[in-house]
Amino acid sequence: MTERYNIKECEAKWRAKWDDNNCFEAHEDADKEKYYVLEMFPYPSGRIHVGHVRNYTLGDVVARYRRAKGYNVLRPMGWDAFGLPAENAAIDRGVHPAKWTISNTAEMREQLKSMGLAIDWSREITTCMPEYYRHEQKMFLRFLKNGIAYRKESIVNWDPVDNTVLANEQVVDGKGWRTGAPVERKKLNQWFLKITDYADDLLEGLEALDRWPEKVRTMQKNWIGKSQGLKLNFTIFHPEQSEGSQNKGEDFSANPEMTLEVFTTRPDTIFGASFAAIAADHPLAEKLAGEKEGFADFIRQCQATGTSEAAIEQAEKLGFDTGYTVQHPFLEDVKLPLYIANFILMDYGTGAIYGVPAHDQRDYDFAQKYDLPIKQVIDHDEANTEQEAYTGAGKLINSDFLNGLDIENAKAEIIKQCEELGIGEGTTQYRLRDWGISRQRYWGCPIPVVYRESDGACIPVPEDQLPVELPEDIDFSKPGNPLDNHPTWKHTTCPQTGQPAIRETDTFDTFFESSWYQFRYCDPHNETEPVGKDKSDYWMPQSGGVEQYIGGVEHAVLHLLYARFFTRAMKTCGYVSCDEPFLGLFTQGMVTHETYQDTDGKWLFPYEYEALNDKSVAKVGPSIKMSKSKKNVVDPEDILDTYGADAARLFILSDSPPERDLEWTESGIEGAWKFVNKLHRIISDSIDNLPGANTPKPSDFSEKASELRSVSHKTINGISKSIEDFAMNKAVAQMRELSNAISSFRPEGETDQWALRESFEILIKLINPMMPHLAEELWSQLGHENLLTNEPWPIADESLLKEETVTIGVQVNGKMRATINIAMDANEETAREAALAQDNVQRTMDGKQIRKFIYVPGKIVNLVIG
RNA sequence: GGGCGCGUGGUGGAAUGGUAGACACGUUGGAUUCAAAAUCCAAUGCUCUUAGAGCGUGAGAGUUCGAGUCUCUCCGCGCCCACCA
Repeated sequence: MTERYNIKECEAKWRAKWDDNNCFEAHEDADKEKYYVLEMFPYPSGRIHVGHVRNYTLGDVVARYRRAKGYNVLRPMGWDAFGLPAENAAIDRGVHPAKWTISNTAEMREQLKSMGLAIDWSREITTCMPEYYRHEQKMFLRFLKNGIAYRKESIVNWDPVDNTVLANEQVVDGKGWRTGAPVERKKLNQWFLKITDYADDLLEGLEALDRWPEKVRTMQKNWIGKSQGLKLNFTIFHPEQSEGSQNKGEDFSANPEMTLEVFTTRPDTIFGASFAAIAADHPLAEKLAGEKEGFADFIRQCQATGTSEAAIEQAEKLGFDTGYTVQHPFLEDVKLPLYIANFILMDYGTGAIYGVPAHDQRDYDFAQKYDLPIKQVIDHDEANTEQEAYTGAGKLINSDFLNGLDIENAKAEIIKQCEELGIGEGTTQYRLRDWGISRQRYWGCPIPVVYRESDGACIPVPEDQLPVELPEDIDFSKPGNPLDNHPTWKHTTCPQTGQPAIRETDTFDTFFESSWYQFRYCDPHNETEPVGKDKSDYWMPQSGGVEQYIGGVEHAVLHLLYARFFTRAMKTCGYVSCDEPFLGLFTQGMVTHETYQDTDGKWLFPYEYEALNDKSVAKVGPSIKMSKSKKNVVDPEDILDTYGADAARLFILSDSPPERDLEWTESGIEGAWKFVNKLHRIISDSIDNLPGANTPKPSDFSEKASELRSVSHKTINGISKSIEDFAMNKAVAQMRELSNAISSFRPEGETDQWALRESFEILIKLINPMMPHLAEELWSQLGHENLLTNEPWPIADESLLKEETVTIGVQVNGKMRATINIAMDANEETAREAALAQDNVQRTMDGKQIRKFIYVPGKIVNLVIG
C-alpha cells in the first residue's frame, strides 16, 4: 500500500517540470505538420470563471492530444486587455486602468497556470501594451491607403450611460449591450471600416467552413443578409398636378430632385402596387411635408415608438400622407399616393418602398388602415387576400405582360424591362453595414491621425512617429471622453506643415484588437511588423489558419465576423496569405448552477441555503448561467485548491457534451475527485507485482489477459475518435470503462502481470490529455524516467481489435425475443439454427411458418412469421 | 413573424436504421468500522405476483424485415434574428 495521493504537491511538481523543460514552446519546423489550437482569449477581469475553465480545458485536451499524435502544436495565450471595466474601476476606485489591468493579468495568469495547461507562455500578448497596439495603428494607416478605412459623418448609436458609440452589433433590442440603456441617435464624425466591400466574399467563404457549427454559419449568413432585387426610380408629382387632373404631360424624370428611388426584392409584384412610402428620416420627408400641418407631431410619434421587440410587435403601422403622388412606371393612368411611414427603415435599401398590400403583410396592414386598394397579382389556391397578404409561390395575374409567368421569371422580366427603359436596375442589397470603430473612450488604442487646425485636414501620423501612446496622467472625474478632456495630450503639430493640430481623441472599438490577435501569436515579438510573413505562412498559410478555435457562441456574429473580415483586409494589404482565420470552430455551452431564493425572492448563496435549519423558508431554483447577482457563481480557485486541477478538468469534461450547457454540481466534482484518487490507488496497489518497464512481450496470454488487452487496444481507437469528434464526455466514459476492466482483472502469473502493465500504460497515455498531472505521476511511478508529455500517443494493435464471437439479438416480427452468441463470420444456416434453438423464439413463433429470414452478420437476426 | 436546434430512467447523458438506457450522479441493501467518512460488493427504466412476461425514447401517422434514429402532422422547450421591403 502506497501513501495517499497528495494532489496539490504532486500537481505543482509536474507543472514545474513541464516549465523547466519548456515542453510547450512552439517552434516553426517545416518537417512537422503544424496544428494551431486557439481558445478565445480572456478579458482580464481579475479572476477566471468556470466558463474559462471549461474553455481552456477543452483546448488543452485538443492540444495535448495533437501533440502526442506528433503534430507541431501552437497553443498560445494572451489578454484582451482594452475595455470599459478598466475605466469603470478607475472611476470607482481611483486605480489607473493600466495598473488595474496588468495586475489582473498577473493574477489570472497564475490561476490559469494552476490548471496545468499546455500553453506556450513565451508568446503571451497583452493588447493594451504599445508593443501590441502600435502594430494596429500601422495597420490602420495601411487600411486608409487601401480605402478600407474611411471617415464620414453619420448617425450613430449612442449609449448615454457609457457615453460612447455602439456598433449595430452592440445594440440589442434597442439597448446598449453592456449597459442596457436605451440607445439614442446622434450625428458624429466617425471612422469606419469597409466590411461591406467584403460582404459577398464573407458570405461565400462560409460555404468552405465545414468545420464550423451550422448554427454559427447561419447566423453570419443572416447577419450579412444578402438579397437580390430592383432599384427603381419613380417620378414624383406635386399635389396640384396629381389632383384628379389630366395633366400628365409634364416630365419630371429629368429633375433628379423629384424622383424617388425605391428598393424591392419583389419587383414581380409591381402591378399590385397601391402606394409608395419613405422613412421618417428620409431626406425627402422634410422637403415634401415639412410645412404640412401635423408633420412635426408625426415625426415625434415615429421616434417615440421604441425599437424593442415588444414595441415593434404591437406598433401600429402609421403613415403621413404627403399629398404628393408617384407615377406608376407601367400603368400610365395610375398615380400612387406617397406616404411617410413609421415602418420604413432609412438605413436599409434606399429608405423608400412601394407597397403591395396583397403580397406583403406590413403593406397589407397599412392599406387596411388607410383604405388603400388591395390588388392581387399572384394567383395560388392558398392565397386569400381578403384576409391577409399572400407571400408564397404562384403565377402572375392582373399584370399585363407578366401574366402567366412564375415569380422568378417575372422578376427577371421586370428587371430587364426597367433596365431597358432606364428607370431601374437589378441590384444586390446587404443588411450588413460598415463597421463603425470610433469610441469616445480612454482605455483603447488611439486612432493615429491628427486634424490640422488651420484647415481641418485629416493627416495620418507618419509610421516613424508611432505608436501614438495613451497619456498616463488622466482625469476620470469629468464626464465624457477623458482624452478629449486632457489638458495637453491632444495638442500637437501637423507632421506635414508643423502647424498646430489636434489629435483624434477617439480610440478603436476593442473588437479591433481581437480581430487580428490570432496572427500576432505567430510572431509575437516582431518589432517592425504585426506579423512576419514567414511566420504567418507557416502557422496560417493560405490553405488554412487556426485548425481548432474554441469559444462561446455569443461571439457568433461579432468577433467571429470581424476576424474573418480582418483576415481579408490584411490579405488585401499584403500582411498575410490566409483566406480564413479559423478553419475549425467549436462553440461550447455555458456552465450553469442551481439557484436558491428565500420566500421574499432574495437570492441566497449555496452555503446560506445549506446552513438553513428550516429549508421550507427557501426554495431551490433552476440551474442557470452563473452570475453574481443570482449568487450562484462557483470560484474556480476554490475548486482547484480543494480538489486539484485534474479533478476539475475531469468533471468539466465528463458530464455533458461540450456544446451543451453543463450543470456544475458538488456531487459531480466530488465524483471526479474520487476517480482521480481511485486511479492512483489501483495503480499504486498493483505496482509491486508488475514486471519492469521494458520487459519483453510474452508470446502467449491467458484468455482473460487477452480479453483485457483487447479492451485496452479498442479503447485507444475509441478515445482517439471521441476526442477528434469533440465528444469529451464519451472519451471520459470509455476511459472509465477501461479502468473498470483493469480494476476487476485478477492477474495470475507473469504474463498476466505483463498484460496488466500494458493496460496501465495505455490507460495513462489515454487520460493524459484530460488529467495530465495524474498521468505524469503514474507514468513515473511505473518506473519511467522520461516525461509522459513527450511520449507519443499509443497505437492500437490491429490483431486485438477483431471480434471472434458476437452476441446479437434475435427478433421475431421485429420484436426482440432472445440473444444468441455466435461467431462473427457465422453463415446464415448457423445463425438460423442458433436462433431457432432459443426457447423464447419457439414459444413466440407458436408453430408458425417462417416467411422471411433476415440475418445481418454481427448485427441481428429477424424472423418474419405468419 | 422568420430561421435554427432539441424532447430518451429520479438526474447528467450513451446508442454507423439492428440487443434502448453505455458511463456516471443519486437511491436502496450488504461488507468493513466502537462509530462516521472513505472504500468494497450487489440491486436500480416502468408495470405485474418470484421463475418470467408485458410496456417503454413528447403525441399521432408513414417508410422498413426492423425506427430513439428517416418522412409528414401536431404539442412542448430552448437559442438566434426581427417592421431588412
